[in-house]
Amino acid sequence: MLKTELFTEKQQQLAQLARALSHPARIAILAYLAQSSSCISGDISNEIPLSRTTVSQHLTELKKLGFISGTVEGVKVNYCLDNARLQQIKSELDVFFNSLLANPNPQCNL
Amino acid sequence: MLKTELFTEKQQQLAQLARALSHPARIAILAYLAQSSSCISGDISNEIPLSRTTVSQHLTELKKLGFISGTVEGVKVNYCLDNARLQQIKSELDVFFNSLLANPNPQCNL
DNA sequence: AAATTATGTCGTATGTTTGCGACATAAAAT
DNA sequence: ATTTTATGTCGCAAACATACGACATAATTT
Repeated sequence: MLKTELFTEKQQQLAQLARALSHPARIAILAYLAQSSSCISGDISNEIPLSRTTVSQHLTELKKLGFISGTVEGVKVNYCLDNARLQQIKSELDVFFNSLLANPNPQCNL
Repeated sequence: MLKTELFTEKQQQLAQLARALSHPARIAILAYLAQSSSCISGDISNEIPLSRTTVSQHLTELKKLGFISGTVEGVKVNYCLDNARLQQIKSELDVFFNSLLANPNPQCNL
C-alpha cells in the first residue's frame, strides 16, 4: 500500500532525513550527545525516559542515516554525533527550503 | 504506548515539523507549489501519483503545521506556500542544527 | 571458568500512517 | 431546479512505527 517508490530519489532521501528527526526521543538523543562531554554510550538510556531496548532502536535509526556513529570500545560503545554528516544534512535541508522560498508566487501571500 | 509527552515542548514541536516533511508526497507537494505559477488547487492531484483523497489528506497535514494555506475561491481552493512560516521553520531547524554543531566533542571525530 | 557488565536482537502488543473508494457538501453552469 | 465541478470527510485495510521484556553475545573481572 506504500507508494514511496513513485517519487524521485531526492524526494525520498529528504523524507527519510526528516523521518529520522520525527520522534522527540531521537531529537532528545541528538541534543544529549551534543552537550555530553564524553561520548557516553548506553548511559543514554538513563538520560531518556524510555527502556534501554527502545533507546537502542532509536540509536540504530540515527546510525542508519548517519547522524551518529557508534564505535565499540571494549564492552562499551561510544556514540558520537557525526559533525560532518550533520553539516551536510543541514545543508540539504537548507537547499530544499531555499528552493521553496526562491520564487515567491505573486498570486500568494497577497 | 506512545510516550511523546515525556519530552519537552520544544522537542515535540521540532519532531512534528520534521514529521510533516517525512513523506515524499508532502515534499513533492511543497516543491510543486513552489514552482507552479498559479497557486493551483486540486490540480495537484493530477501532478502527484496518488488519489485525490490521499493528496487532500497530505494537504491537510501540511496546513495543520502552517507550511501552506488554502483559501477558498468559489468552487476551487487556492493552495499557497506560507513563505513567512517556511522562513520561520527553516530558522528553527537551523537553530537546532547549530546547537548540535556548536560544541564539538573532543572525544569524537578523532 | 564462572560471574558481571554493556550491548544488541527477537518476538510481539499496541498505536499511527498511508491510501483509497464511497458518500457529503457547496458553488457555478445549464 | 438540476447537473456539473471542485473539494472535503468517513470508514476501512494494509503497512509501519513504537515500546518493551526476554534472550543472545561478547568483553572484563573475579
